Amino acid sequence: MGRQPCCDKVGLKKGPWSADEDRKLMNFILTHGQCCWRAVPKLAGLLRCGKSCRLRWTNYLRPDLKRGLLSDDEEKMVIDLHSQLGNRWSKIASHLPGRTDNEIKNHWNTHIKKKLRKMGIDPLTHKPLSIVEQEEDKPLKKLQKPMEQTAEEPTNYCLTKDSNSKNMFMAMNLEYGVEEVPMIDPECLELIYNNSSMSTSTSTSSSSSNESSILKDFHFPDFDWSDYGIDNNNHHNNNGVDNIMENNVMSLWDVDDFSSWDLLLTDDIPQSSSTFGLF
DNA sequence: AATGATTTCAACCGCAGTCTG
DNA sequence: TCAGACTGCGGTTGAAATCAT
Repeated sequence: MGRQPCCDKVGLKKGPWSADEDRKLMNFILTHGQCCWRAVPKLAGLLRCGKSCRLRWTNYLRPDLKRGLLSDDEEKMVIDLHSQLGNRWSKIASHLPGRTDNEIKNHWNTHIKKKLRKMGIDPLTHKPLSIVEQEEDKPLKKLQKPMEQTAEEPTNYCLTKDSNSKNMFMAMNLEYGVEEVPMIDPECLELIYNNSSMSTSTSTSSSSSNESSILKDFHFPDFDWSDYGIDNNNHHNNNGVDNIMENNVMSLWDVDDFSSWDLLLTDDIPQSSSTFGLF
């Protein structure tokens, strides 16, 4: 049995959000906190599906978001993390406070990919393009082989690179093709970082030197879901609260909690959303 | 100025993972 | 164990903005 759609889509609005919709969603979440997204549009008076509300909030309305292009340091970090994690954008975004997975994904596809290619680096594998081209030939020949494969031949190959490259490998499975993007090659990273068009810094740390999220010192207000008519035994909500506390993710707010946030609601908020009734 | 091509990025879609009864 | 409900993730789309001619 297939899954039901996240919501009844009949009569629901799609496409870009209006300032009025933003205001309604913002007001609702700032007043009630994040609860079950499915219920949000109804309670907030929006003709949107819960998924759409969550996306809008997560990617554009959250007050802790940074706006604008990624800095050189952020870009370096994205490249570094991508070389280790591949296209796991949410994981990458978790290392960049104030940035969303969608934003990083878009930036990767529109800017970083091009930069890397210009520098002769394959954005998928983080290897020099010349090596990638050579390797692309090899597995292709191998891939044609299973038809005539003998019993002695293994079906799985682990292609290690030539002796000049130390840490890279590409795991190949003849049945399924490339399974894993290679691990980071420090030499490649050095090449990237030392390229004048990228930056002058050579920091390659992917560790969370940037752990100083703007949320780090935030203290969550005491919150009782029962005040909002929601049973604290409800598993989804309860888990939500647990996650909030465990992950230090701000989610349950009182409007007053924002009074000291300088960055709150600047004119940078996109799509004509620069003014909100609340403020 | 007009038009077509290209780029950007906000938003959508479908699937996977997780939790509960 | 399984189905249903829900959230989160990554890939993709398409409208708007920008660029080139």
